[in-house]
Amino acid sequence: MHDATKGRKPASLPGELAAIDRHQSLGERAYASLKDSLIRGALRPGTKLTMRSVAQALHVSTTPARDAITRLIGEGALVNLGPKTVIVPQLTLAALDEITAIRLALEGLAAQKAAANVTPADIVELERLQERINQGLDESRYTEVLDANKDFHFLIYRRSGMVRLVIMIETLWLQIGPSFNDLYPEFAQSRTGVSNHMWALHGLQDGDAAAVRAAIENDIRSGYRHLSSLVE
Amino acid sequence: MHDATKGRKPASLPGELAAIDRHQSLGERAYASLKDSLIRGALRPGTKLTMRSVAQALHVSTTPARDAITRLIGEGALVNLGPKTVIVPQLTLAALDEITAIRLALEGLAAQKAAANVTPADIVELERLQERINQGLDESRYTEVLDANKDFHFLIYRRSGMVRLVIMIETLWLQIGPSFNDLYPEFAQSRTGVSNHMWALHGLQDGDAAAVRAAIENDIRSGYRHLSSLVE
DNA sequence: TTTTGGTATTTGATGCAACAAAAATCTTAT
DNA sequence: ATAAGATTTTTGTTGCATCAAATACCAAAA
Repeated sequence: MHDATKGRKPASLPGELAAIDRHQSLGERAYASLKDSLIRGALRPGTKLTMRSVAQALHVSTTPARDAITRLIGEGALVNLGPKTVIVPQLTLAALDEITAIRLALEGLAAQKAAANVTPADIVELERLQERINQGLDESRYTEVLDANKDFHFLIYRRSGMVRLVIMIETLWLQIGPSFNDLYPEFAQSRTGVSNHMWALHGLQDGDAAAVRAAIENDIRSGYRHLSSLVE
Repeated sequence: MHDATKGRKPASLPGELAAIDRHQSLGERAYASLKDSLIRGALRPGTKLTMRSVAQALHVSTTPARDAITRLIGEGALVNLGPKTVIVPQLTLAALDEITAIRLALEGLAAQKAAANVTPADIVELERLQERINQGLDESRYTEVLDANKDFHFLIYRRSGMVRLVIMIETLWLQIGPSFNDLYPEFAQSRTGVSNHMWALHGLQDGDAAAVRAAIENDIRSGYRHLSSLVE
């Protein structure tokens, strides 16, 4: 007859009902899918995207594909090479410089704020992620390293409690993601990232906001050095 | 907004051609129009937007209207109250806190970077804008004040030379814009903003990056105090 | 009056077709 | 060969119809 989960909520209810999973439109799913591919580096710089090809790849019509592409262009994750040509942008040194400066400001802020909110459970999870990174490094499984590294950073950032901030950081990663792939192999050798992560971890445990911020900033600068040598 | 060169360039050309005005799709124009209304405070918090109503108001079909609304939701300038209800969001204190923290980081960075790039012509333009602000304050023309204030800030930010940074700052202003309208009258009385602007101007003239940053940060904090008392 | 339940209307999502414009391809002249 | 021109193909844009779902409305009951 009628479902309890639809319509406006009753006047009172003994307990809080579980939130219904958000209705996700095809456009939103297409966006999330493309975004994920981009941030993971599945789409290399220079790759050309057309609405029809994306639509076909995602088994949807052009409308949701258009939604996703338009949105990604707005975020700078895709660029118009011509009026009818969108590609995954090649990272230039100027762009990297700018993105790094913003990353230092934003991720530094997030890291700093996170220090007051991390729980022991978070620390455990971060240590687990670091372990995944170490193993991935040992076994040369760079995709795994990249994934775990991303999770490590964003777990911290999410603990800042600042939703908007995390989203903005995500758009930044979106822009360097495609070039990250070319980064590894060599980067793996020098495990500079590892010690930065350890410092961050210790700062988090001590509730030392400044230390956490410094560690993350170091990590970002370290990544910059490697990426910049790759861009020239 | 985007790059100006379109098409492939001929084999050789004596000089750089003037940029052709970029083909702007209806969707993009709808987006720009809505964005402008939002940032200017023409749309009050709580205003409900439907694709059909926006389409009708802008004399286009639902497709460009949809583009604009979807994009604005993605940027946080509009929110889904329900699955089929989008409104101009009411600014909460938590949101204001977060946005202010990010503004301090981002606008502070932009102001700081701008110090090295401003030209004497920029200074003149900034003084002219400040004059417009003062006059608007005298004559209680708050719309004028808001506009000139925005132009004052963004002229500085643009001189940071960081395109992405300016765009991100814009999305921040987009979120507080609708509530700015309610701010004035009272805010106009205490002209705290004026002295901050003067400090920024002097810092810009002296090339004192730290001073410029401090002035802008002060301005942001000052705005925060007034806005927060309004939100409760 | 306030709340509930049912009905009617409006809404966003989606696919699709037509069209003008751009990109790619092929041709020809130098 | 190379570059310019002509062609064919592909592309984004836009409007619109359809449909399930959400919202607004209204009447009846408490």
